[in-house]
Parts: sequence; C-alpha cells; structure tokens
Amino acid sequence: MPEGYKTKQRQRILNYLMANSHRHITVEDAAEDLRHKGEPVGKTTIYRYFERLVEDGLVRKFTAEGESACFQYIAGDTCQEHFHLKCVDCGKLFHLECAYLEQLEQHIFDVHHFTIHSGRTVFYGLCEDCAQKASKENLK
Amino acid sequence: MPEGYKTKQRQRILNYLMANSHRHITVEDAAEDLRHKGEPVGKTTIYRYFERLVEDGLVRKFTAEGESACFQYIAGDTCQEHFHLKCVDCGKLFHLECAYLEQLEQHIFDVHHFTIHSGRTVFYGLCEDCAQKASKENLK
DNA sequence: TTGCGTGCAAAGGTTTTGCATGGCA
DNA sequence: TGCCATGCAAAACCTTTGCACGCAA
Repeated sequence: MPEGYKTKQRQRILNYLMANSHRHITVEDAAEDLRHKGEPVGKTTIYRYFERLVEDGLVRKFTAEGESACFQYIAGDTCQEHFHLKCVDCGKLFHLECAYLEQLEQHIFDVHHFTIHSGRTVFYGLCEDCAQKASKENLK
Repeated sequence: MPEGYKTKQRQRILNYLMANSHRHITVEDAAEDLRHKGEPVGKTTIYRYFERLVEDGLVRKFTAEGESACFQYIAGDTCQEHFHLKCVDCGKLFHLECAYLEQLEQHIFDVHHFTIHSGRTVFYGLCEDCAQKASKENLK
C-alpha cells in the first residue's frame, strides 16, 4: 500500500483508479472525470501520485506509440501481465491476459539469461471485426 | 525502395541509417552525427523522411517508455520482428530476434482472432551481468 | 517550369519543475 | 510546529505545422 499522507486528493485518485481498474486511464481522463464528479485534483498532483503508485507496484504504466501515458490499477492478484493489441483500423485497444506470456518469460530467461520484471507489449494489426470488414471490401 | 526525389539530404539520411542498421537511432542522433560528419540535415527533414521510410517499410519505428522515438533500418530480409529487453540496472537495450515471436503471433490469431501486422515489445528486467552483480551484492 | 523537398520559426501537446501555500500528523 | 503535499505558472521536451525558398526532374 502507498505510504505517506492520506490527503483527500490521494484518496480521490486511488478510488477512481480502483473503480476503473478494468480500463486504461490517462492523466487527462482522471483530471476530467474527477472534476466532473465534483472532486477536482490538479494534474500535477495526478502525475506525481501516479508515478508514486507505479513505484509502489499498485499501478501499471503503459504508453502506446504517439499517445499519452496510460495507467491501470493492478487489482489484487487477479491481474497479470498482459499484451496490448491495438487495431490500426478502428483504433480500439484490447488487452488480453495470456498464459503464453509466462512461457515466453521462461523461454527468455532460459535461452537469453534475462530476468524479466515487467513487460510492455503492443501489437498493431487488425481486430476480428475490422479484418472481416476489410475482406468484404476486397470482394466488392 | 523509397519513391520520390533523391536529394542529398535523403541520401545522407539513408546512408547513415544503413551504416547503423544494428543500432536504434533517434532523430537527435541522426541530426547530430550527420552534422559532425559535415553532412547537416535539418531535424524537420529527418522527422519527415523517417516517417516516410517507415511507411515504405524500410525502417522500423520503436519508442521505449518515456524516451524519444527510435528508428532502425531493416536490412534486407535478414532482420525480423524482435523483442526489446531493457535492463533496469545498467540501462542497456538488447534486441533479440526470436522464433518464439512467430509462434506467439500465430497463437494470438488462432485464439483471439487478431491479425498482427507489427509489434513493439519491451521487457524490463535485469540482464545477465547485472543479475550476477545483484546476487553478489546480496551475499555481502 | 513545376512541384515536391527543405528547414527555420512557431505552434502543439505532454510531462516536469519551481515555488508559495496549505494541511496532515 | 514541521514536513510533506498541492497546484499554479512556467519551463522543458519532443514532434508537428506553416510558409517561403530551393532544387530535382
């Protein structure tokens, strides 16, 4: 758990992250949503506290190419490392937990002697829907 | 091969990229190294031409967390998609080509119906040397 | 000659820093 | 009271854009 003072700003941020642990949150998102909820917190504070939470291991940081940084609360032990799949057509970001990742880490350790602590992967491509749309287009 | 005009700036950039195809190059690197070589090219031009080369498939773009974008010339057909391993201790960036990646793509297609075009992966952890150093430290 | 390429300067956007103020312990 | 947290404003960065000029075809 995070150390230090328990200010209302930090409580607001943490509540918000926990309530949205299934989503990727940007600093902008958090600032806006909290303001709309009538619980405003300055962006500087959000930046600073997010970094702190990442250090403490409660939050995972992730940045997709050319986009602003995303953060996600790590809900207990149910959330594992996961892959990100970004559809280049509709722009949707999928994240999927996948046992394959563990095998991969083991493989990299065995063969390349590198000890992985955390990972960040993004694959760009077509999601199922867009792939289907694309193949229909080609039939025309 | 890249279309369009063959200006001296573009030749300089391409030469430089090919000569450094084993490295990750930032726009800053290229601008500085070319200037030192007595072949200055404006950063704007480098940004624009790099993007172009990425579109043409001659160069791969890659951005590590919190760092500026890196580019790398794709040397013929010998260079495949690869993983990045970043050591959190010494800061070195390793890239390794690995057949496992292809298996993984196949798996993701089979199970999750996502068609991967390109990937970008970074794993953070300890390289062999630093892991050894760390375990020695712990013995003290 | 025509149109694309170039690069300066400036804008844009995100993230960090300085600093005075505020609030928890 | 002491110390850390907060948040405004400004700085720092990286990247993109506007625009006048230059050069390749």
